Amino acid sequence: MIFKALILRAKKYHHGNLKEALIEAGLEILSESGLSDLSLRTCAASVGVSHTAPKNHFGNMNGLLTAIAARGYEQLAEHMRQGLPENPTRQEVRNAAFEGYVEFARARPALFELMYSSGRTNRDDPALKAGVGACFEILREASMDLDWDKAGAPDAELRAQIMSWSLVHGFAQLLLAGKLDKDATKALGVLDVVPDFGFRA
Amino acid sequence: MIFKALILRAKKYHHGNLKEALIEAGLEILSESGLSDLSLRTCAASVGVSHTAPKNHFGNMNGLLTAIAARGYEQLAEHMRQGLPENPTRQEVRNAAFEGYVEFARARPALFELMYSSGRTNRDDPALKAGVGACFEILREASMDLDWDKAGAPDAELRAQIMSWSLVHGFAQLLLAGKLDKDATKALGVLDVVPDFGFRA
DNA sequence: ATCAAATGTTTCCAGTGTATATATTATCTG
DNA sequence: CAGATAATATATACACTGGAAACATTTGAT
Repeated sequence: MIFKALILRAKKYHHGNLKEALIEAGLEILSESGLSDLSLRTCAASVGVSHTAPKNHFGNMNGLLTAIAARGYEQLAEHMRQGLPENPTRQEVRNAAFEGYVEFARARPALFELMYSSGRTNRDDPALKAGVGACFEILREASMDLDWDKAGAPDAELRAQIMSWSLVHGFAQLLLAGKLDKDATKALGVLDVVPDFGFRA
Repeated sequence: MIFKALILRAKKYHHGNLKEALIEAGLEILSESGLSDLSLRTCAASVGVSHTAPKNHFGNMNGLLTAIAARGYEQLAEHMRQGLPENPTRQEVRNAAFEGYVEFARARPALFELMYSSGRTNRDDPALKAGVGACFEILREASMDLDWDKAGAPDAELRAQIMSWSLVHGFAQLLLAGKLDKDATKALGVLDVVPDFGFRA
């Protein structure tokens, strides 16, 4: 059946850009539907390819999810830097990072959940680690001059950084999980809950 | 075949305590294996019942997972109050709550992940809400005299409470997700990252 | 005693990820 | 250019999953 493809549809046997197409299909499924609707088969089908084709590029489902999550971290990093002026002050960097973080979680909850789920992705993947590193670096800058009541301690900077990430991430996830009463928190903006206390610059 | 059961095993047709048994089986599977090994069928099999039996008690998978998560919140609340002296000071309450929270997450990561996952459980379930409420109440007590740099503001107490939960929860989840470098954080205990700054009692 | 409700089983179905064998195309080597 | 080889995609089969439907057994109320 050499001419089958030509006769029926002129569809190429090789996609040409399948790896990238699958990642984008996955991101779209996460945006349009949800994490439970993201499968090898739905991804493959939405690209028009058999459900075993992804194996060549990602090995298995874990590999595909890891690649999608890695892309998610890149987008999160962009989001945390969005709308910054030319030469931003440290506080502007911080506010943009915190607001962007929570905004991203609200705008793309399924992707956010995938990014921080434990078993679904391979935490040792280089691309994933690079994406996480980019976000962590932004938070490092953002919290560099935070003090958090233990000034001068040897680990003060690392401590402020971990606290920043913990605080903003915990807030985002409690929001997504519906643990925060809407009425009780609607009066509090992100920057009310993730404030600049201890700021000493 | 009326006597089939009697002849073969004397196994009763009705379990007698299936609902509770399924929840405990689920908790054990989460402890021994992981979230991906928890299914209707594995739960049912480990209790010695057909895989459609749970439907009578929980409706569907979502219902079973919700019941398991609710039990998880009860256990978390217990854990946060563990080892408290007779008349604990507020700071003792706070330290126990924070340490217990992170300790629980490390000891039972799969259950913790289920409890805070978005789509797997029914967040409107009364039992689940009761469990969440118990934990929230402990955190409320624990953070009552925290100030967090906005003393006197109308929402100061609620704010401190949400910050406490966000901070300790974010820290726990970043730990579980492997986002915190072990070498960098091993010097920092939980109470170094979730400290008592702003304490004014 | 009888009848209805509660509780379990059996069977079937659509959907999932993955392993294996095979088909097609691209690329490298002579 | 020719032919081998690697890369890429398909087809098929399998063991799982949750759920629907029909049926069996037991309990409990009247």
